[in-house]
Amino acid sequence: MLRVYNTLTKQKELFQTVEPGKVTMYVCGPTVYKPSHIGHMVGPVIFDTVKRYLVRLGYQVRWVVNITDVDDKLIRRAAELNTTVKELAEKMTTDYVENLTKLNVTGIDAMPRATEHIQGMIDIMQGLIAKGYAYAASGDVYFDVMKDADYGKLCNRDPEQLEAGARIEVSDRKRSPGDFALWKSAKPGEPAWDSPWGKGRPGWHIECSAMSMSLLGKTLDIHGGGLDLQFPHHENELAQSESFTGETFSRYWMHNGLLKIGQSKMAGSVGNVVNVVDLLQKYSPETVRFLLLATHYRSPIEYSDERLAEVQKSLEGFYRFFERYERITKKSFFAITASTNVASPSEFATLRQSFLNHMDDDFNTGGAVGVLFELLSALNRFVDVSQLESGNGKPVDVATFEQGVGYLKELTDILGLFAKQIETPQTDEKSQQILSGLMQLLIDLRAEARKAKNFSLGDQIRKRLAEIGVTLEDRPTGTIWRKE
RNA sequence: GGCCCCUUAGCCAAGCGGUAAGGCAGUGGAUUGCAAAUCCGCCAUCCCCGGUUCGAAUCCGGGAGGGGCCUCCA
Repeated sequence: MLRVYNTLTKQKELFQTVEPGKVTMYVCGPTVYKPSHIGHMVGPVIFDTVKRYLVRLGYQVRWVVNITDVDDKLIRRAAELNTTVKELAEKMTTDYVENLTKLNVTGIDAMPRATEHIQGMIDIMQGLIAKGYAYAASGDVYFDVMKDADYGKLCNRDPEQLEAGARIEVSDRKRSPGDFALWKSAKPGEPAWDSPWGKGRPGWHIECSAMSMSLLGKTLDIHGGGLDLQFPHHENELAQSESFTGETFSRYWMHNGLLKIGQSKMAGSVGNVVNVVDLLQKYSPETVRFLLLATHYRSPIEYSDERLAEVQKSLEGFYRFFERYERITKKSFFAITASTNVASPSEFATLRQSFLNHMDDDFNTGGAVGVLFELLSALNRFVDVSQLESGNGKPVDVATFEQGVGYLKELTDILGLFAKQIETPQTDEKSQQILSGLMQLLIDLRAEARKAKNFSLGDQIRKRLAEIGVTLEDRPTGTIWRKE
């Protein structure tokens, strides 16, 4: 049974959806004014994995991630770059989507833009005003936190005390400091839309209410986002949505931990961001995704170059195993279909179950990843013990082995890892032929030297190759070579 | 000042009352002509102090240190 930690209740709850068998999930996306940094990828990778697991459990999942394409930062940045808000937003959205694709985030069903839902926002605001939860003032519209009896329930905020900590310019149009803008009257030169209160643009929180209701209905099963969005964004979204519909806005609130670089979080405001595009120059998408999933999603993730290098190193064992699998079965790991049914009890099946148990416990990918390494060891051990690589393996053992590898495929699929062969820099075919020909030539010459007990020559060949980044491995079936 | 959260080996990290997963690094061994790869073994009593309990890394209280939010932020 799947249990999910709910920020609203601060405990793990049994997962039960509004509609049996179906899950609606809304995750707050970025404001597209700058190229995305790795921090922006944490949520998408995690919730992509959440979706994969839910699908694996048999749910039909519909997942929406919004794009905020109008806001102060966007307006400012567009002015700096001497471009339009629209153009800037489109460009940065493209960047965002490309990065998601590279990280194998494939589960998003819709990415609505705030500016496409202005009418929906106006409808909600009118409803809120009619019910007395919001008021218009000089072209602005504000939500009245004092009118909302349970305002602050998500983050334990007391609207009475918001005043104390209110460091913001408390607009005199507001009735109380905690009130937040649903609609902002237009200033000259800013993007603006017509509304019953005059020309203006939406406040930050209202867009998510409008988009989620329009695409997923009044009550979401899961609402997700970064920990930093809990307050005020999610608190306000919740307040305005429930005040408007009178119904529960989201059954489960899930918040992911922030990426930590050194002692503080990575954020545009701190100025310590690493762009995804730059990062992927140095490390594979697989490495990045693995890093993000190796820690429990509610904890901060330790980010550093050393950490990335460490993760990359730990992944090499998997890639070597995939090659080993190919040597034994003549099949590519990436092409096999996952075993999902447990035919007979085995060590592999036990580990598989352990992995699934971790996922059932609030999507504990950290624990699950640990099991992956155990499964890897178990499979390698099995190959050794059953002598599968020497070609003397019994058919029964080969079958058991293939099932175990099928599990590995199944589980890595859930995490969205090892979906395809790692990409290597393209070289033309002719060069490729020459390279493999030369390598074979060297391996053959070395084999002859070793046969003649001329080990010093053999070792010299190996040493010189190592110096240029080529490793030789002498295996029962012959010598193979590998870059790096 | 208010509201959350964290503190597990050199580093990263799981653990949610029954006696410390996993990875990286290190180290001993099997294998190898020697290596590489693989396998096996070793490597922590869980920030401190009290308490609850037959039993606590896990629960409660206090202390120390760190982080997040209260302003834009994934």
